[in-house]
Amino acid sequence: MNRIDKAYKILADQAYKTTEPRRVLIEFLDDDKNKHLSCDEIYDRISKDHPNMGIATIYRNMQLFEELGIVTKLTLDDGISRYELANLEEDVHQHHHLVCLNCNKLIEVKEDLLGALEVEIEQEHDFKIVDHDLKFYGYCSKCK
Amino acid sequence: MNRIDKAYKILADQAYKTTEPRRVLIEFLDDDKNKHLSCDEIYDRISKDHPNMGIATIYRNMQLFEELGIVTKLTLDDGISRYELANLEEDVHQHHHLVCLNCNKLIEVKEDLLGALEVEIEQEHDFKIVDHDLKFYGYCSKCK
DNA sequence: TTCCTTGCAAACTTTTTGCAGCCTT
DNA sequence: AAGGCTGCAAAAAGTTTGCAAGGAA
Repeated sequence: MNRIDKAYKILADQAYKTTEPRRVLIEFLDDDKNKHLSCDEIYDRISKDHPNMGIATIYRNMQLFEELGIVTKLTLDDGISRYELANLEEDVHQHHHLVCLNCNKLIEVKEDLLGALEVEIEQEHDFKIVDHDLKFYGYCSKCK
Repeated sequence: MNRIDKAYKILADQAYKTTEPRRVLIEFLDDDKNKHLSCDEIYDRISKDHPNMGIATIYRNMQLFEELGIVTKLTLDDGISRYELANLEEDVHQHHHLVCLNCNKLIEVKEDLLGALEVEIEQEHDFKIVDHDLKFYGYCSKCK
């Protein structure tokens, strides 16, 4: 089952309706070139084909999709929320980001590098970790 | 030299003026109980003693202080910027945060745990890392 | 048929900006 | 004295909400 169908299934399983705007959003986000976009950017790009979709629909659904695990929210230090379609694989496969301080390019680091560290921190601070967020800031190959 | 004087020196060295609002802000932030606050929260708390300080002054100076390395900006996924006075030590001593998903408590992890990892990532992705940002989300000892 | 979801517009929140006057250097 | 800095108010940017109409289950 591909990511799109998995997303539809998550909606259906929890009694959310699979509406036209939701389908459009999920299919849009499934495209690799539509990653890490803000609601505003998604709105701009989708408007070309779907001029009647409202921006509130995008905000509402991104929030819903995040709660359902369909998308992952990314918050850089400009405070704007960006989204990407989650993997939706069984082996939930974390990844991290490199942010170029010059051209703002976002690069993905596929591995999840923090497993061992988390165990250590959990014990030391008596804290149950459920998620983490790791970003590296610097300069990409073109800009450095 | 304490953190406050170091901050004043950074301002003076770069020809920024040491004004009354800047002094008030830096002394305020030096207090350990005024950590991780948003500009709005800083404004509320400072207003009691300094009712004529404008909130724009706080926004402008937090931005300046961050550029100068006097404060560190913290962006959680609510998109609001929070600040803390930087250590201003010679051995620039990174730290990370644990964020409680229930009570929103922020706990600091003093060690910088990523040195080795950074070298690895720099090579693999041809990327010059200058900073990183690591947060763990979960439940603190009271909430878990 | 039910009531969830949408589009629109208005409201809200956080942050930024313009400007005249003040204060540090 | 010069120009950076402040307070105020207005504007901008991002996000949320209310509501009537529309559409999925």
